[in-house]
Amino acid sequence: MTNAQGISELVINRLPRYHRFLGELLSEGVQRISSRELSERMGLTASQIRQDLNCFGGFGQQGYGYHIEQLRAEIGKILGLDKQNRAILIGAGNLGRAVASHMAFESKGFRLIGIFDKKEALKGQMIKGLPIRHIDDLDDFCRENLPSCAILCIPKADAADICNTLIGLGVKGFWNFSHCDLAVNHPNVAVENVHLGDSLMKLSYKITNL
Amino acid sequence: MTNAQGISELVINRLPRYHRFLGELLSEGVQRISSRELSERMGLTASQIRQDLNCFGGFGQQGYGYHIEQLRAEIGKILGLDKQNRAILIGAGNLGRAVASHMAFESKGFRLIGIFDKKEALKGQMIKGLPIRHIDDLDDFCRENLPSCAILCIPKADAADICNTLIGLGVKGFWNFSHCDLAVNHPNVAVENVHLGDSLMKLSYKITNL
DNA sequence: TAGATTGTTAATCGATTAACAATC
DNA sequence: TAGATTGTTAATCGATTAACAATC
Repeated sequence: MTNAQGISELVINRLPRYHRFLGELLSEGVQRISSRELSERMGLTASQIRQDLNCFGGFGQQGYGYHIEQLRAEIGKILGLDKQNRAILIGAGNLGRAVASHMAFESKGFRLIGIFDKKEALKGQMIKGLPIRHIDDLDDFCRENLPSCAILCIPKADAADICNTLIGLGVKGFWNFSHCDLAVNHPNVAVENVHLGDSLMKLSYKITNL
Repeated sequence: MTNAQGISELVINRLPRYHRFLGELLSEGVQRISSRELSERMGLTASQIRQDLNCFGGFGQQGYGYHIEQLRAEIGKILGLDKQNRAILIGAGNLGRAVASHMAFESKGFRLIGIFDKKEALKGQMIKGLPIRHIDDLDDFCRENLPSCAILCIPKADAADICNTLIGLGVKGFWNFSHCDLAVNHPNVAVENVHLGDSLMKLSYKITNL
């Protein structure tokens, strides 16, 4: 219920996973679940689940457990999935296309409203009902449409510049697929770095140490 | 030096980031760095860096700091980046293409040796010098070429089945882009789940709570 | 040698787990 | 009511930070 600050980042990291598992249970037709059952399914302890959830409020009922649909809705609210943050995509290469085409933005708090690329040749091509615009139109477009979020699928070399431009235009959140750590210093800007390369290196470590 | 087990996962998670920052320093022409300087650059404490590195060995030198090229090589060895794990890609949609085209596998311990899709129409099309094969050829291909790793860019509904098939064919590592948690139970298999959806939800939380 | 900075031990802090009274 | 399971407090465990002797 409360969106209290001071919540550990480790707890936040687990919320999307709770949300996902509860969605799966729901689509299996399950209506209620105890922290113990959920913990077995997710590979956690029941204690941890109860502690995590009680950071935000008492969503369960003694003797019964948790009402799945209701709990999922609460977690969704905490994550802000009921928002419709206007998002623009910068970079319409394979990765940008993949993200634009397959990511379910609407169920995750976002709405994709514009796509930009620096390649003249791509201009006008449609992706998910949106035309690719030239990067030179970015400024005008932002002043008119006030996106609050940008998805960066561009080379590392271009990322910092574009990021600063966009901050100047009022963008508050960045989903960054460039191979760099973005805006670590800016105070009122949220950044989520994806770093697929780091992920692959972690897999390499895991395989090496099986 | 030692590849000792019992290393905390939190330490492992930081290793790729160290590797990346050291690479950047190197390309800036810097040769040595102290834990304090590196900590300022990365937004960590110097203590943590020294503790992390000393899980694996004493890579520094008192009064001098760390030799960047040497330290980066050591971290690379710990991560297994000097390996050439044979990897196959399952699913040649936009995401699969993006990964195949733009990921620097060779510098991260992998070599892409095959690409598969269930769409007949894609058969024979080339990506990064490799022909897309039909999924029916997966079995034969694996018996001949013994890939140790598979990259799954397929719908969640297909992931568990393909994963089990591949485990039967000797695949030991999975880089999973499907929207599900894979093989949480299998003992001798390494899984790295990417979960872009979870990442986007985290961004939603961060924006909501700015 | 003196200065710098590591490797490492000790202290602190935070996160997870266990336990149990509250309560549906 | 009795049984089940939460919310919450206390105990444990692990990770981070601080401090400093070792040493280049």
